[in-house]
Amino acid sequence: MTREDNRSRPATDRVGTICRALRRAIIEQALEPGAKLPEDALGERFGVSRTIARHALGQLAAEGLVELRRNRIAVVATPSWQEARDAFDIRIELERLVVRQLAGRLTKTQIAELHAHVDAEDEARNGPDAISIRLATEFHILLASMTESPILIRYVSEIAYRCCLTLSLFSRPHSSECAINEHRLLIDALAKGDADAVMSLMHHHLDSVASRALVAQTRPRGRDIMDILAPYAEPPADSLPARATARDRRLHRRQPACKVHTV
Amino acid sequence: MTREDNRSRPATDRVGTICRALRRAIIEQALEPGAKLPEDALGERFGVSRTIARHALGQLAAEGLVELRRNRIAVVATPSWQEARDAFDIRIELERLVVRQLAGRLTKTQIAELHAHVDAEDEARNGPDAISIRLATEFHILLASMTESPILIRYVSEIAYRCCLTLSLFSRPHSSECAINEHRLLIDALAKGDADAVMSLMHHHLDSVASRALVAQTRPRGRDIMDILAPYAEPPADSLPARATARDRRLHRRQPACKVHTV
DNA sequence: GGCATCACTATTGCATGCACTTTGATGATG
DNA sequence: CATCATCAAAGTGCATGCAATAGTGATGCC
Repeated sequence: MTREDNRSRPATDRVGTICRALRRAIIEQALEPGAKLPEDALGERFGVSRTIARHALGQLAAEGLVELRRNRIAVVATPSWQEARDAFDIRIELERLVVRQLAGRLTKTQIAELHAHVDAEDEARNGPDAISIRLATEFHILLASMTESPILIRYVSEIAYRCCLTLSLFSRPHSSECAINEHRLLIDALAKGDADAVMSLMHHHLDSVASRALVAQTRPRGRDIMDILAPYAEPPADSLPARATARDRRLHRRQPACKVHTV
Repeated sequence: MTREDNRSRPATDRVGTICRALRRAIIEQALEPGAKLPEDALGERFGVSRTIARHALGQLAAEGLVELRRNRIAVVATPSWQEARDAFDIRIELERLVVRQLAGRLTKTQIAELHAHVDAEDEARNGPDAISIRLATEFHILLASMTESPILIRYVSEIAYRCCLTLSLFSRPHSSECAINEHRLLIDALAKGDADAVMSLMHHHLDSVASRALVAQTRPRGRDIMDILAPYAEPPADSLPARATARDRRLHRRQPACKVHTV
């Protein structure tokens, strides 16, 4: 009993409040990648001291949503194209695991809940993009939460947020949200209970979301200047020697050609 | 360049230092699950103020290695049996992804590095358990780091630490480290380049580690007292009502019978 | 003697203050 | 006029101090 109180009633969990608020602002693109997050400002906005704001930023940095640079203002993270690709790859595996655990095990109530959520997505279809994106992301988190596995829930949420963040970087408007029907298909397959089928569905669903967003390889708005200029800079001879090679190999393997030519 | 400095030379990254130290202490079982981590003590030990120690604890809590309870002393996390099982399930998927990306793509140098690591494991074979366990875990992290994918590296490290933590809870001494040969097999298969084969190997490797640790279901040393006594206490009639059912279903599905009978 | 209560101590929660770093603007200089 | 040094403003890094809370042992009551 006494233990439960900690979780159900977050008492005065101000750090968590700020985290949630920022997370949401980020996935709704109210805060674009690169946006500055000064501790003072956050503290003032949420009525807390810098200490708390700072702690919250630390948490979000651990989740990969914000970037913390020493002695500099924290900013909303700007994942590279490669990181985005990696994130989606991981996400696919994790969510396959989710549906594998869930297939054929959902209660009627849960299925109704899922359908209700997709209905909400449908309604938001013509509303602002930000809401659609958030709802789509939350669908996946809702799914994960039904596994009742705290670890899985956390990882899926985290990676979903990160993917969401990359969408705001690379995806062109309206490109990411033709997926509502795929959500319905997922629910149906889950109810039916064929684990392999659902896993495959989820795989393709996420794959196509990633493709729509990433294959196009639109000019990475707001991308970090150092990365953008990397291919142009002459190697200063003392830059990372061996380690870079492996990375470069991967970059070339996966990232066809048109890296920053559009700039 | 300037950016790299942040990562390569941690400047005066005291939070990170404390995190690393604690992580290591935890996986070497110098700090057992449930061990108290008072901010003062940490601060004093590492020559910093509580502020820093506190921040470090926050990070570790985000990683699931320590438990933070409001107004109470932080403790090393004590994952439940179910959480352990979940962690391993996730780990399997993530590490399958690792070897899938790595199969046939490792340089000779990297393969040598891996072999060297396993040699070290071999040497530590008769040493203290703690070292063996740490080395075994670090093998997997080394593998992950060769993907050069920061996100994947982080997730694998995190989950590997968590699994390591559960081993110290559930595994009986010496039960977890007959796996050195499996590491060698993995390396060979990676060098050979058959992705499917390596994935399968990794799957079985982790599965058997998990089984050795979890199937036996040894008396959960140091487990949370409330959980241990739960099956004995008479239901006080007002205990958690509906939510528990879904969870319980899962618990019974996966966790055969002998929950705490050995106590 | 057993049990509830209370006070005390250990420890966290959080804000504030000061030192240091970065940034960017301003003015000096060639 | 372009370039560089200087300096103030803004912001972070971190320690410390005070209030609040949980744990613990002592006290008194039944």
